[in-house]
Amino acid sequence: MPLPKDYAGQQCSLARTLEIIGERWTMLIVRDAFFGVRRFGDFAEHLGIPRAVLSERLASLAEAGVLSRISGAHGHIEYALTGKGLSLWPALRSLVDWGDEYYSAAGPRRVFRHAADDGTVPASGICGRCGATVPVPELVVAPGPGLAGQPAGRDPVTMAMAAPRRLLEPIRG
Amino acid sequence: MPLPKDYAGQQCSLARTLEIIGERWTMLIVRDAFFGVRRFGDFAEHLGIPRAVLSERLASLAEAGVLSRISGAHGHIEYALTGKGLSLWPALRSLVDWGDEYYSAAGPRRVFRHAADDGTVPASGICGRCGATVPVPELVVAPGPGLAGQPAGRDPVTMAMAAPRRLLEPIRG
DNA sequence: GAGTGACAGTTCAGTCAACGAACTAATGGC
DNA sequence: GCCATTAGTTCGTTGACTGAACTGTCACTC
Repeated sequence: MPLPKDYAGQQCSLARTLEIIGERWTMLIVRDAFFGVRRFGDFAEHLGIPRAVLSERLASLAEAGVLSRISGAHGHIEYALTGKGLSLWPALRSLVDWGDEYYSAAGPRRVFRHAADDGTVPASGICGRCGATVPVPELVVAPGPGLAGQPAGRDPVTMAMAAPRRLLEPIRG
Repeated sequence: MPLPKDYAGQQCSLARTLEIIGERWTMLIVRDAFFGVRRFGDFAEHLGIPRAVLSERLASLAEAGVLSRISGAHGHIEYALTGKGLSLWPALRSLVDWGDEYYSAAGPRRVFRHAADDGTVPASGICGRCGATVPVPELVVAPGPGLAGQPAGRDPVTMAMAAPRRLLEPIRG
């Protein structure tokens, strides 16, 4: 039961959650997975994370059932979110919103819309136009006003994220 | 701008958020602050965190404006959540719910109710009885079905949390 | 106004994880 | 067979966490 970096003796479910996704880099890996990143090299290049650490984190997430290893199109291994991983979305979205509110004076760095009607979707997940609760695959992430002037990378993930795209849709066709 | 443990070059607000509250122990400290913990010794004893780390984390959180240092009743220093800290509640609540869902087979370890009418309050913050959006100080946290059989500590914080109590209400009168 | 106790940190040596660069293994295409 | 791409592993260095002991400060008491 105790994971490598545990919080021993805590009664709260927050401690259990953090044992799974609370280590350095792990939440950013999960976020990238929502954005459609699926391959080892793309995670590594986009995040700038040491490859040894990435390897260890992906193995942990797969063992925890947050990601699943699948065989990709060209014989490459790919990592995709499981249902358990998908249900992390509300927490991730709330954390992003907090950062946008307090550390992005020009507005959100990314905005989320309902693919069906282009209505904006706040953290509650309820489309501002049609009022429906939007499931994750129906969300479109697009650059927001706070993104201008940010130092942009040239890696495939950053390039792909410069245009609106559905969550979970693989970065590489 | 770059914090001691930064995520350099990230465009996403999640990375900024994690620079503030993403280090080991930090979120548990914030959670305890929501539960009414205000004093150095109570944090240290309840969390089992090395005192040097706690000292560093409290200083970081205060500098970031998540906690404020105030002079307590008996000349002791106390740490209380600021408005910026309070707005972390939706994210914290979502993380707790995820842990309850996947790592607490007997049900939630803690439940949250509306102080005014005792209605249950889910992560959305909307009271199940009256339909109002419940502000954090109006929330009551009580032991849930998943807490039974957990190894319980004898420290003042654990003892206080064994009965229903309002969030933010100081553990010590 | 010296003594006592509670409290908030600091210091320090040992341990463990992160970092960055270089290297290895496996696969597919030509 | 040969080369390019990709997914990791290895390894020496650096830095952070850990646990225990120590220091300083304040309020209260006699």
